[in-house]
Amino acid sequence: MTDINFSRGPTNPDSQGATSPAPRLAELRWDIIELLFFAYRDFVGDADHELEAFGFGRAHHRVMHFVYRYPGLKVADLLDVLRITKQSLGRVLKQLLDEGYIVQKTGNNDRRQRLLYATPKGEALVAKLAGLQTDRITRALRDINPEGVAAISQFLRAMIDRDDPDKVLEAIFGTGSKKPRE
Amino acid sequence: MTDINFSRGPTNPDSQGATSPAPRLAELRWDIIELLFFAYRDFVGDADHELEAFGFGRAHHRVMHFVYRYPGLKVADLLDVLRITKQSLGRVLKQLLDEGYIVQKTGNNDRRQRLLYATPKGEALVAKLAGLQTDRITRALRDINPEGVAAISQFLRAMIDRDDPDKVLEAIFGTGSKKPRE
DNA sequence: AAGATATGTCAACATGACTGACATAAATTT
DNA sequence: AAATTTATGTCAGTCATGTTGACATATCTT
Repeated sequence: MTDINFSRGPTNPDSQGATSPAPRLAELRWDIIELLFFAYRDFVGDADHELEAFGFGRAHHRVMHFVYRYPGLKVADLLDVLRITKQSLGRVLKQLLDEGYIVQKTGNNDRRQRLLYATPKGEALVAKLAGLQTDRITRALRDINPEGVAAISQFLRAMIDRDDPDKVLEAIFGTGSKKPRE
Repeated sequence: MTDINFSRGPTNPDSQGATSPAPRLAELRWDIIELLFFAYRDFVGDADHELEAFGFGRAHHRVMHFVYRYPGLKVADLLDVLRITKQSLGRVLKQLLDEGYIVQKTGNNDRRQRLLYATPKGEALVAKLAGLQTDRITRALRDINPEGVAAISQFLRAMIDRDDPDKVLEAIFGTGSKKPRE
């Protein structure tokens, strides 16, 4: 049936790269690279299935998530966090507004701003999706002690770029280095 | 300037959900959910930038990666791993074949099969991308002790679905439970 | 009053998914 | 040997989500 050569690792990689730059094949972290790929694939897969029932995609989930988690988020903030263009955001945001998952409120100080808030309907969706993902996370953390959990958190944080952090990342990392007091 | 309400967490979420199912908002792992989002975004971002120089996208990277790592992978295996349709795979695979990053060899036992192998050119690309990602991983693991690293590995493994594992996952997890001896 | 900023929108396009239908060669079953 | 199944490839059309560029409007700042 599956009579394929499935010995792990490339067949003698160093001997084949006749013209390749031979870049430190030994110390590459293939293990973590692949684990991250599969873990993230299944992690987002949980939400993907549920989203189909709503006629939404991942893009809608991301918007709903951050609007729910950071109430009063401005459109510009959302663009920073998601790193997409306003045209892309506009499409999904319009749908979420039209279908009553999100509401806009004009900014108090700056009336140009549209502050975004999740409606109860939106909250329910976000909570449902986060519940599925939390189930997976809780399962995965079950047999890991507090020190291990701390290491996981530290690792994930250290994987994130800290240059030019957006408002959400500032909140997550508690960047108190902007406007120290004043 | 940014005079937005940025207090963490939704404003009293339980009081707003008049009609929502109020699903255990307390114990949701928002922290890990968001860390995974940002960590994965920046993790794949490393490769994305480099891929632009080659005129390739993420799809090409995934194919190259697994073909390099598991030499002699069949097309069908690749479809299982990537969980895409053969039409989608066909497009990127054709490009990679045409441009000399991958070669096909007819299966020895089953001449219908096309076994896939990375060329030196393909190996160089994969190694370059894996190098970038390894740099980030190594940096993130720098201050974590061996027990912590073990916990991270255990966590990522436990995040992955084990029902119906593909050939790559079997290799990663060393599933010796199929055809125990016989 | 002039300029900058925050947001929205129209139009065109690219990538990478998808479905459905169909073709070919080779293996397997009857 | 013939029929069926399997592994792969391909054509054609669609969808979701990203992109660029141009432009409009309201509002804040200078």
